[in-house]
Amino acid sequence: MADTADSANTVDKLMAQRREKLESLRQTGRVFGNDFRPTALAESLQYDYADWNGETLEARAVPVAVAGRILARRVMGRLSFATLQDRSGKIQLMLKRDVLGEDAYQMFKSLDIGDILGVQGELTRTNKGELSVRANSVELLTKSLRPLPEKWHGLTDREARYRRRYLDLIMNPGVRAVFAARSALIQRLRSYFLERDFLEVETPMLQAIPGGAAARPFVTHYNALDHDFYLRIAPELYLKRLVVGGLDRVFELNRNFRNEGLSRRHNPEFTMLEFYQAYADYADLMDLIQNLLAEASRIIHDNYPAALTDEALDLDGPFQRLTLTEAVAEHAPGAGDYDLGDPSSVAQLAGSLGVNGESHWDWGQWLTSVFEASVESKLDKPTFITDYPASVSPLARRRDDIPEIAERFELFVAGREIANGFSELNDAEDQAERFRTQAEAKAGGDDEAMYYDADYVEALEYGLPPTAGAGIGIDRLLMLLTGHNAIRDVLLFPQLKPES
RNA sequence: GGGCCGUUAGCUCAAUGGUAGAGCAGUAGACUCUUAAUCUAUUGGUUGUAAGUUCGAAUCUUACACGGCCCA
Repeated sequence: MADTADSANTVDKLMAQRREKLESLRQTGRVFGNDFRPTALAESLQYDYADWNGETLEARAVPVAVAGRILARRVMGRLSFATLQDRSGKIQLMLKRDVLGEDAYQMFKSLDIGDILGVQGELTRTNKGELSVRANSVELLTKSLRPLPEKWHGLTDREARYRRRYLDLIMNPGVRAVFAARSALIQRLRSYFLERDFLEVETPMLQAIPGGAAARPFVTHYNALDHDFYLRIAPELYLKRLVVGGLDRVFELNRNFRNEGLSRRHNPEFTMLEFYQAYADYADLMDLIQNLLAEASRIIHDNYPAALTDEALDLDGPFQRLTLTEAVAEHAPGAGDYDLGDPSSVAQLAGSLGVNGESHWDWGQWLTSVFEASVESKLDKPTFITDYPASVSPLARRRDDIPEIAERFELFVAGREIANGFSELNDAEDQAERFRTQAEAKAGGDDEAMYYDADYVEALEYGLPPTAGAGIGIDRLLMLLTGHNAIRDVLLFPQLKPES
C-alpha cells in the first residue's frame, strides 16, 4: 500500500494529482453529473457534414452536444484543441477562451487526458479543414483518476491488452471493430435461423451428465442438492430432446465449456451455434451452412473493414466435398501404399506417420487419427469432409449401405475445423449400444469418451424424427473471417492465468 | 507438457558487469488554427519475484511467476 509519501510510486503520484483536481472541482461545482445528453456522435458528424465548408458551417451555426473521453489535448495560450472519442469515433474540439470565458477555459486546461466530457457548441472547420466542435460550454462528466497509455504507441503489451481490455478498446480502434463485427456475425446467424422458422432455445449449462461431445468437462458442486454437476461441453443431447418434443427446428447460440489447456486456438469457454432440423439429412445441412457462411462473410467484409487483417478470408463458396477416405488417400503421405479399408493396414499407415495409437483401436479410430495427424492442417480452402467412421461418431446415423460409416461431415477452413454435423442417430437401440461402447472406453481410461445417458436414450425411445444437426464454432469462424489467428483477439475477456 | 524469446518510469522503449536514460504522459511557464502541436524548465525507478556468482548485477547463473511465438 502506498499510503505514505515516501513509498508512493509514479502512478500513485499521478493519481494523487488527479484526485486533488477532482477535489477542487467538487468545491466549485458539480462533478459526475449524469444529465448531459449528447445529440450527436463523432462519426455521424464527420459523415453528415463532410461536404460542408467552413463558411457554410459558420452561416448555419449548427448546434451540437457531444460527449466522450479526451484522448489528446493541444493548448496554445488562449486557444486549445482536444480530441474527443465517443463510441462511434473521434472529433476535434476547439476551445477559445474568448468564447468559453475565463473560468470555463481555466477549468478545461486543468482537465486530464482520459476525462469524460460533455461539450456543447457549434460545428466549425479549422483553417486546415478539420471538422470541429467549437465549444460554448464544457462539463466534466467523469474524472479519470488513472493515466491512459501513451497516445502514439498506445497499448501494445498483449497481456495488458487482454487483462485490461477496456484500455485496449480505448486506445486501439481496430479492436472495437472486431467486436462490432462479432456482434454483427451473431446477429446474422440468429436472424438467418429465425427467418427459416427455427426456434431459439436455451438448454442447461449445468448438466448432471455432460454429453454431446468428446471432451473433458469442468466439475462444480451444487450445494443445495449436494451433488456434483458439470458445465456443459455441448447442448446437443438437450436440443435433440426438444426435437423429440416436437420442436422440429431449434437452435442455440451460447457458451460451451471444455476442460482443456489454453492456447492460441483454445479458450475454455467458447461460443457455439448448434441447430437441428427435422426431416433433413446431413447433405441438406452442408448446403445450408455453405449458404449461411457466404452471407455472414459478406456482411463482415462489406461492413467491418476495420476489423479485417490481411489474412481475412471470404467464405463465398462453393466448398469442396471429400470423403474422409478420399482425403486421406489424397493428402496423407504414403497413403497409396496401404489399404485404407483394412484396419491393420491403416494402423500401419498411422504408425508410419508417427501416430501413437492404442492396440484396441478399430479401423475408424486409426483412420481418423491419420486424418488428424496428416490431412487436417492441409485443408486450406473450405472443404467438407464427409462419411466419418461410425465408431468415432457415436451420435450420428449410420449410412444405410455401409453401416460402418456415419452420415457425418466436418467443415475445414485454413486447416481448422469450424463446423461438425450429421444425420442424427434416431434408432434408440443403436444409440444405447453406442453409449455402452463409449462407457466401456471411459471405464478403460479414455476420459474424453462419453457417458451412458439413459435419460437421453429414453427420450429417443419415444421417437426422434429423422433429423440433421450441426454445430459451428463461432470464435473460430470469426477468427477466419477477420483474419485473426489468436482466439484471444476475438474474445473480449480471454482466459488468462491469475496475475498474482 | 517441451523448446525459444520476453518482463526496466503510468505507456512505448534504451542502457560493454562500473552513477538506470529517452520520448510521451505529468508539473511550472510561453503561445488564438493545432492535430504525434511547438518552445523552455522539471518531477518521476524495489529493473517481474527469490536466491547465487562478483569488489560491483538491469546485464552472468539457478529457480519460480506471468506473457508471447513455435511444437506436441
